[in-house]
Amino acid sequence: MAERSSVAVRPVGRRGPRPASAPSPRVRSAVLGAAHELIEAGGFFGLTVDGLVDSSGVSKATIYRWWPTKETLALDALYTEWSAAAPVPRDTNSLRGDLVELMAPWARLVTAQPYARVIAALLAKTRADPAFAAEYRQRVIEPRRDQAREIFHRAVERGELQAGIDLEVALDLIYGPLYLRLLQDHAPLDDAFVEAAIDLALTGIEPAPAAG
Amino acid sequence: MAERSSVAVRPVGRRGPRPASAPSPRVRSAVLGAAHELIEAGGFFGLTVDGLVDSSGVSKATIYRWWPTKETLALDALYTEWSAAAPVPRDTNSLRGDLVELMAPWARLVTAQPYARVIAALLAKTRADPAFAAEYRQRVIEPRRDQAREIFHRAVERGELQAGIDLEVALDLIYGPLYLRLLQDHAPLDDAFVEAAIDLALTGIEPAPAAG
Amino acid sequence: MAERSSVAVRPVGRRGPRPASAPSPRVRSAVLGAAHELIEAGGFFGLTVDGLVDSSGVSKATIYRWWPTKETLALDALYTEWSAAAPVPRDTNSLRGDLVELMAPWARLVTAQPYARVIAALLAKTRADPAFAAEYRQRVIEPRRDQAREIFHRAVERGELQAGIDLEVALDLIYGPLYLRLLQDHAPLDDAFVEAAIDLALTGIEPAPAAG
Amino acid sequence: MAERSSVAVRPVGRRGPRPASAPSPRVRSAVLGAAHELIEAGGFFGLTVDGLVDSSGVSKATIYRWWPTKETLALDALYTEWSAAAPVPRDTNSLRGDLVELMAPWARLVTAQPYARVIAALLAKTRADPAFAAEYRQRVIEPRRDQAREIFHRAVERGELQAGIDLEVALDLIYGPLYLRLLQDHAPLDDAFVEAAIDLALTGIEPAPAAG
DNA sequence: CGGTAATCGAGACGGTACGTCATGTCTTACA
DNA sequence: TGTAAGACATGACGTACCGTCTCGATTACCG
Repeated sequence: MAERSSVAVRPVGRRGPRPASAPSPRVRSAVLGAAHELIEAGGFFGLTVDGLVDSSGVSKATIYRWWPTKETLALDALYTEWSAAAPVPRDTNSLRGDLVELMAPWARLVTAQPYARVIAALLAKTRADPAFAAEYRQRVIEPRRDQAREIFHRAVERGELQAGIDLEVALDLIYGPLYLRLLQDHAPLDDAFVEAAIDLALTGIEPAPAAG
Repeated sequence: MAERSSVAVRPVGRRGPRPASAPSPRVRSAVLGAAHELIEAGGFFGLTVDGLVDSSGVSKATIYRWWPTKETLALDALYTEWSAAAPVPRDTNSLRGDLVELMAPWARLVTAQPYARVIAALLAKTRADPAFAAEYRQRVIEPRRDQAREIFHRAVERGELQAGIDLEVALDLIYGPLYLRLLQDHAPLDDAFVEAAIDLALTGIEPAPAAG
Repeated sequence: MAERSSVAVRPVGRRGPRPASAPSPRVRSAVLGAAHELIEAGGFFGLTVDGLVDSSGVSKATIYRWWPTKETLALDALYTEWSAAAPVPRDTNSLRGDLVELMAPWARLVTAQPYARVIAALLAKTRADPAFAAEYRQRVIEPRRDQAREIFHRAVERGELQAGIDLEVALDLIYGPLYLRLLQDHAPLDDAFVEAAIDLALTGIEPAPAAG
Repeated sequence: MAERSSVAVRPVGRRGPRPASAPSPRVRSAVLGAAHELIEAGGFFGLTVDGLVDSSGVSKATIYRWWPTKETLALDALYTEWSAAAPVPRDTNSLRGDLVELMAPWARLVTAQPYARVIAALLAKTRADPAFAAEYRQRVIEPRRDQAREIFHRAVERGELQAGIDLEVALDLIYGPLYLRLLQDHAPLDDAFVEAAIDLALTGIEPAPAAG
């Protein structure tokens, strides 16, 4: 259900030819597609509204009618891309397996293309614009955290995990290291790291002595 | 030792009237001070070169002579600020204690002022400009990681930790969650969280069964 | 007929929503008017684009959209001014009369305001920029020379002048002294001089002995 | 006798090692030579003070000590160049011959190098700076007019010319056309034109009927 | 089937900041 | 004391991108 990103829907009053509260599919796909290409070509920096006008054939006024800011648009492109590319994670019947199954494909997706730049730019925008931050949380952060929450719930049900754990901290312990490498790029974000980070998060840096 | 940001120092040999390869102290402190104020007032977005010119009394040409980009300047301001404000962490004789001692003051510093915005903006710049990324790693990331590396080394020496641990992953496990909250702001980055995250990272989400 | 300075007119055909390839009349008159005032106040030196922005209310981007350089703009202002102020010279039925009728008002116009500065600056620009030189010739020099050419043609038709004369040299002999005083300012460019110069050009410094 | 261009002389007080009210010959020739080269390479526009510093080895402070503005310096270079290159005109025992002898070499000199640009720029400066205008008149215009005045005087003495002629207008009639072509460049300033213009100025466009 | 109300393309425009460039002043140290 | 080195203020330049706006065309529903 594509609606005017981050802005309330329009009254559906039954008068006039068409209610119309979404960009035409043509416009939407032209803009998002062009945005995607521009981002791939030049990172988030390569995405300019004027450039979008040229390469999408859609006019500036139309773009601004549906996407209030460039970031909202990029967010939409990012979201669309992820939805299309991310496979539904399998249930591996183990916490570790489920987490790897969730994180590894995401890491591959996100490092294969200049999405680190986009995410970094969106986070920056987030810090300067609370309204956008809310939208970002709602459309990007929370859906992703929900996926991990679901996995943890299954682990509890399975008896693999105690119920008393602080779920939010656990989520941060899983996502944190991955995002850190994505954003700081001080070391590679590859499958090996994903597994190593998950393993270490599960067992702990300083595991309790295995007995007595 | 202030030198032209991101450029090697010059030999201090007594040749020529003045060594002069650094901004005059007057300029440096005026610019960095004004930058700091502007950032406090309006976040990274509030920092504009034109604004700096007005509020620092230093001319644009001079600013650009010493700081190639706004981000380099912000980095310099950030670094200066941290150096001045961060206390030297005490040695508490325990890994957990040392980590808390290191992280909690940083978290307080970084949340007390709009540094999240600055860091987010610098990270974004980092993704678009490899030269700046290198400088950022060298001046911000590595010094901070070194502090934690030192702590882990002490823990190994103390026998608290096995030597075989993958240090880099462990560092990410500590820093990751904190940066995630700083940047995504999905939940508070307070002392309680700092301690909880460190504890969970040390013991693990799914600790090995305490016996057999 | 205002068109984008130095660029060909567009067909006036009724195609597309708006012809629009010229500054809006509002912009054009605001900019040219402000330019005129700034020049009057401070000569060509007093004309700055930033100043224009302030005093015309038109944005810099818009100014640069229509006038590629400050000189082009000044040229436009000059041309507009001349077109508005210069009376159509009367036909006095004599070569001398026609020339005086053409030159004297121009001399008055050009000395009454700081146009000497503007012309000098435009000439200087002309020497450094061939493209601008071409435009200057086409819009300023040739139209003015055409006026005198017309006068000479009439004199030939009238039988006052032999047909064999080298017209271009004659034009230079008329315009040269006036421009020289305008630019060098070594002596006044007043009506008396205009008449004296024209008279001397017509009769010659060293007239042929009046007989035998 | 090179003195601080356009600025009062310094007291000649007999104290200190050297009175010094002129640049050292080394400085003078280095600066003027470099200026000449820069002008040849890039016209007046190519002459920048910073460039001069680089290519002359003379420091900026020293340059400004002796030449208050860039134009003064260019004027000095121009003057020096002319003095060195211009031959002393021969006395041909006829007004026409003398004038051609004076003007043709000058025209050749001035068209062979980008001096038109320099002169145009200096004239422009002249219109904006009265002090410089005075210096320009004194050092460039009047010396050149004096040469022609002398020629006219000889013609009067020789009986070739009536004494009653308005000398200043006559001078403008000779110089005007040449400068016009030099500055406007609407047609070549070559030997043929020099002679044609002088001839026409002498005999007149509309000569009195040769008899009766 | 014609009117009405929407989307849409085109692109001018104001605004803000950027980064560059050149001038001319000044300070410091050397010879 | 003349000079080299060079930092610095000043101020204009020209560019880039953003987001707003107006205009006319096209389109599609609805009565």
